[in-house]
Amino acid sequence: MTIKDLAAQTGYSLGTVSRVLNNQPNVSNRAREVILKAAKESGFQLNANAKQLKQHRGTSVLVICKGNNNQLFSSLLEELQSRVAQMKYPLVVDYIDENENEVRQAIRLCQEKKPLGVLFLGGSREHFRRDFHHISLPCVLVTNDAADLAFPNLSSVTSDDALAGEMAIDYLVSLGHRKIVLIGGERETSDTARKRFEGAMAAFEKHSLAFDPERDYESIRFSYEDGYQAARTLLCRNREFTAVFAVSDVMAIGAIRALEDAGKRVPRDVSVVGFDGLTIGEYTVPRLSTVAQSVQMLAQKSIELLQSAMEGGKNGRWVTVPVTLMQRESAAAPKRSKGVPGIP
Amino acid sequence: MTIKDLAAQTGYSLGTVSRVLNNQPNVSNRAREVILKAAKESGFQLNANAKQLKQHRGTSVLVICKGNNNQLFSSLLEELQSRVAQMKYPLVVDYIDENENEVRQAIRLCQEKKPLGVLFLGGSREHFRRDFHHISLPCVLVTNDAADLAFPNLSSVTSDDALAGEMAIDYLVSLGHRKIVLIGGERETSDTARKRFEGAMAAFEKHSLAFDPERDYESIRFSYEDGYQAARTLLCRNREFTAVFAVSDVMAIGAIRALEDAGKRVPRDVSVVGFDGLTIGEYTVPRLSTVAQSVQMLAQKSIELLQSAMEGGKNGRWVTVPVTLMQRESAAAPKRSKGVPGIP
DNA sequence: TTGTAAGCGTTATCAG
DNA sequence: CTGATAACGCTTACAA
Repeated sequence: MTIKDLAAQTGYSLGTVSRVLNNQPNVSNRAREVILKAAKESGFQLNANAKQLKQHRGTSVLVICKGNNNQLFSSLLEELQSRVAQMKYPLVVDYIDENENEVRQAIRLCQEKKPLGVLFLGGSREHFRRDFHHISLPCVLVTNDAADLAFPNLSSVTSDDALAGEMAIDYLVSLGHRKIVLIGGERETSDTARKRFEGAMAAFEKHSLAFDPERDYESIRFSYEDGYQAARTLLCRNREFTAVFAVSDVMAIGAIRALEDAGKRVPRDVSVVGFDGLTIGEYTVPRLSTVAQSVQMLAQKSIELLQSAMEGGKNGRWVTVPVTLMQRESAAAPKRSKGVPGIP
Repeated sequence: MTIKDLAAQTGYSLGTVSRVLNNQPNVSNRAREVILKAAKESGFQLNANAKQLKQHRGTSVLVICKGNNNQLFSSLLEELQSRVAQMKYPLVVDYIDENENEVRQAIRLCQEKKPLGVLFLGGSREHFRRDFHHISLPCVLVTNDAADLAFPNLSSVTSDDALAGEMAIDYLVSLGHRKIVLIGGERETSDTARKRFEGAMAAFEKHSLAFDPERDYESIRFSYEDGYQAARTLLCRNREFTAVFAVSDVMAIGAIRALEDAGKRVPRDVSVVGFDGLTIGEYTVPRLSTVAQSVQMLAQKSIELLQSAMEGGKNGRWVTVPVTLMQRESAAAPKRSKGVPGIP
């Protein structure tokens, strides 16, 4: 069933039917009525391909969400949706796999959907470096810094990852921990992971704490299972640590389970601090202490940046939003040590 | 940049360029080489709208996933993807909101993407009843029973929800529990929730246990927070229960948190059994005892049904896959009671 | 207010 | 093997 059939059926012409279906003016009420009724009855829907092929610019903002099984992005998306009213444009969301190229996907969707701008939820700098020059729409990369890429039409908004790493360690140190281990993401591929790591290292140095990446660091992917395994490995290699900082809540939850399985109580025997501030962290036992990203600010800033770029044609800006330490239950002062290890 | 530009640029004609870009035969190696190179250099991508507008049947299977923040569907999708090789067709996944009409969306996408079949991950029977007659492709509805809808091109595969509800209660009873409360979904809108509830009721009857829906049942949406609140409410109304069955793991996790906050230890004071078998349940403290759906079988059966319908033109079939009880840590025998309440 | 006709970027069917 | 040319279903001037 096409618009043509509808025209024949109602006795009106193509043009009139199209106008009605697009809520355009200059149509008699009678025509509108008749055509709308016929459309409803036959369950007619415009062919989006033909429509978009013809239209040279759309009306929506494209959101490319990398990884559909990502709590943080889910929350971010929810937040964006709830703020979409303040922005006048509807959101078209596209999910792609963790290891696909979000920029190439964006290029494809840009000519397909002809959006006014695009919001990237996650993405790899490498992809942007290689392919982004093909796209000229205003874009905002969320949760990854794009400052050094210096594309004029690519802004970014990120949490202050380095500071976050530092805060986590500072917190643990302030509780009295001296021997802290890290569970991190792959620094080679994830800028975010690298920055958090560097922040933590800076804190170690600041507090003159020893840290041996070979022994005290595990690099893993973002999953419960990987967090679990990382903690086990750390436990095998090194039985002295009193605290662990995991660069994501998901990892932290896996780690807590491994610790408990090894007979360590959290936080009595070992403290754990996560990162992200996911909802689940409020319901775990113990509740997860974490450095929380502000989903609200991330969403708000993204929209502001995109909108000002779309309307004012402002150049790329790269902003950082603050994180906040959530002191919940999984971190506490260490038990009185029976002597500092390594120092007789 | 269009195929026309590419043609002009390489000196070949539209037709030849199109043939090259679609890996068709009857093209000289030289033409293929030149055109492919030019395409790569300019980062050219075919316009999907024009392409699909022209093509009268596609090659893929459409998956409509209802709710993107749904662990079960995420796992299911992963499982489907991993089995996609055995099916010869690529999957095109579309996510829609919990409260959108998945059938209307399917209708739209069918004429847009022209898939060979469609897989619904979740869906409401009401929508199917109203709108499904517009679609004539082979379809499979996963996690909701479509038997009574009796559309010849709509199969379904579901877990045995009624049995599952019964198993959960049987298990709790076998551990020695007599006073069990329920946290459920909205029975009016969710068939799944209704069936699990009915299964549980049957078990109560079988074991001659009292159950007062007004007091012992809370109907909520699927979230940690709702599970948390439901458990609190139940606790206020009724301090005697020794076990709770929640119809989803997410609810169960929220409930455990509420119980612990109220000073009840799980499973020492109160046992909790969930439903679904989500990954997170293996990492909670305590690990979650649950009735697990078999994501593997759900995925496998869905694919089988769809494929046989697509190829053999077989009529709709409505299959049920078994669930399995996972005895983990959140359920145990109740403490010795200090006298059965109500019986002096 | 309505009808007509020219594309949008492809694919597919023809002749060459 | 290659090049014209007619659709695909729609929007949008422009004409009536």
